[in-house]
Amino acid sequence: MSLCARSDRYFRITDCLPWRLSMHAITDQKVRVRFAPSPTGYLHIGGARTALYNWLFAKQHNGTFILRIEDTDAERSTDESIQAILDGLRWLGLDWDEGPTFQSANRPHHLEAARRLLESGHAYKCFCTQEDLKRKRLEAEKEKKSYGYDRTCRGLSPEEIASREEQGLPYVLRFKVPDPSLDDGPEGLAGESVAFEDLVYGRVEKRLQDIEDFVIVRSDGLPLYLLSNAVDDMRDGITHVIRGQDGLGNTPRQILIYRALGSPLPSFAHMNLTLDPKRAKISKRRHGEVVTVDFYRKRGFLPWALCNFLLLLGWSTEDNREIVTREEAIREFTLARAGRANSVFDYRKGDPKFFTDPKAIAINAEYIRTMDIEELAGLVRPELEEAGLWDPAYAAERRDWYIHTLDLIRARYHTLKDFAVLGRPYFSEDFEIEPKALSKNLQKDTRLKDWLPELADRLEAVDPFTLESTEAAVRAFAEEREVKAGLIINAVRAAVTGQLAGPGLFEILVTLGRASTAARLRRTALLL
RNA sequence: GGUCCCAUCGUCCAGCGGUCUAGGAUACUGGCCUCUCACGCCAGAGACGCGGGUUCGAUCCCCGCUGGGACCGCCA
Repeated sequence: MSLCARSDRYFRITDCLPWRLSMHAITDQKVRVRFAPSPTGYLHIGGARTALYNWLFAKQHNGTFILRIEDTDAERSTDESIQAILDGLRWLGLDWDEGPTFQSANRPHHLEAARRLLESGHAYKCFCTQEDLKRKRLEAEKEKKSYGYDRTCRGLSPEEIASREEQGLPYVLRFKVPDPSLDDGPEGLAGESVAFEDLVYGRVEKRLQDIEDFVIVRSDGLPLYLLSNAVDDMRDGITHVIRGQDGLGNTPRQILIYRALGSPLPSFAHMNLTLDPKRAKISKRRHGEVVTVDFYRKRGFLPWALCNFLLLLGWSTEDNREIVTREEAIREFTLARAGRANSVFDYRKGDPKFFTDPKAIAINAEYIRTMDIEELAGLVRPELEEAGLWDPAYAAERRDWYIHTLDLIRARYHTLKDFAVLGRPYFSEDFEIEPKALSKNLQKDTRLKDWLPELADRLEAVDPFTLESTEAAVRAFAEEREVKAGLIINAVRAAVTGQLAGPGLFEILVTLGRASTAARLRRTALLL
């Protein structure tokens, strides 16, 4: 219990409850976690969240975060799809300490482990054909009975096995799940059930009779995931397996493997799944780009804003803050506070305003309008460059102007892309007049066609060109024409930015400067 | 069909037996601010799936039901 008395920054009380000590004193060891995606051609947000939780846990405990690519499905594993995962993680800022390692490279170890299981009597050769098994399964399904391997080959005598091997019959290796009723399980696996204490879900127990003798090596000699994954985790000295809840059902079988191999158990923590609005598992095939990390990069998300959003999909701070910095997340993250119920990724298909979960956008927008302006300046630069709006002077003599302009417009922008699209009039003379701005603010009063150039003349004479002086000039102009200042102000905004909405007009004018303001007013008047 | 997991506003979360006329965020509505739109501020609407227990008292504990999800492959 001494460990638990010590709730220092390395180990939270919740991470070292008494049962943990009875399993293995893993809290004594340095934390080692891993993210083990299979390369599917992209990193999706569910995977990113798994990576994030592992990363946070490692960082908090000063541990090691390992990246392992589970590339044993040859068809899906291409260089490109592996690269996509690395790129996604790098962009998110989830740096790994070891790897990437590849599951395929560890195949000799997987087979060695299988050999040991066979020799120690924890596994046996099964000669049943896939056709037979499939037939039996279909039959069971038809009779609405449970289907599991019927253990036909479990009782084969050494002679029978030898004879079949002589005939050259192919076989798979199956794990011999201890059968309490037969009491024929090998030593060390006794008991009616296998139970473990999940760091998120609590005690999870599964009866041995409900676990079938699962295959660990295929007939072509290739090891299967359940075995490979466990063996890799043993080799990598993984102390905490933090993965999606879809791995919860695999855990009892993997624990059986650990025990049969005489290896200490890691702690397990399963995370709730992220579902779509119809409560189905998310996948690129069904949902498209919106579930990929790359989509958010391309749409101008800040990496940490995405992480922040993902973090909250199943976890909360003690005081319920929604904006959590990277440092705070590392400090405050606890598996004990992770939610157990699945959460819904609330994106709406074809919604022009909310191209993804509104909360994700809100969080991104929050960061954009509150983050350090210098940092934002650095992030917006590539966006402007890409759009051909970047002026090298923004990094030199016009730097102050650049910063000030960003600060002026950022409050109404949601993504980095907005600076290059909605922000275009602030960085270029070449911009469109939005139809609505034209009809609502410029064409409503036909006199504006004459007034705009007159106002241009007037403003050109204003010196100095300041917030106060421009406002005085515009308001005086409106008064002389006996119209409300708002009419002129809104018309001018539409004329110089092409937009209906934007910062306070005089801020805009000063930012654009005298010459540009006058030129834009005259140019727009020609369109009326 | 079997096994396992889950269940609070539309969505994401808080709540860990009384402090709940159930709190926050987001989205929505109204107002304030105001030259517009945002921001900000204020207000409103909006949830404990159902039925049994346990208890002086249940959102919170137990059971059942219903609903949702996951797993059950010689995929990972």
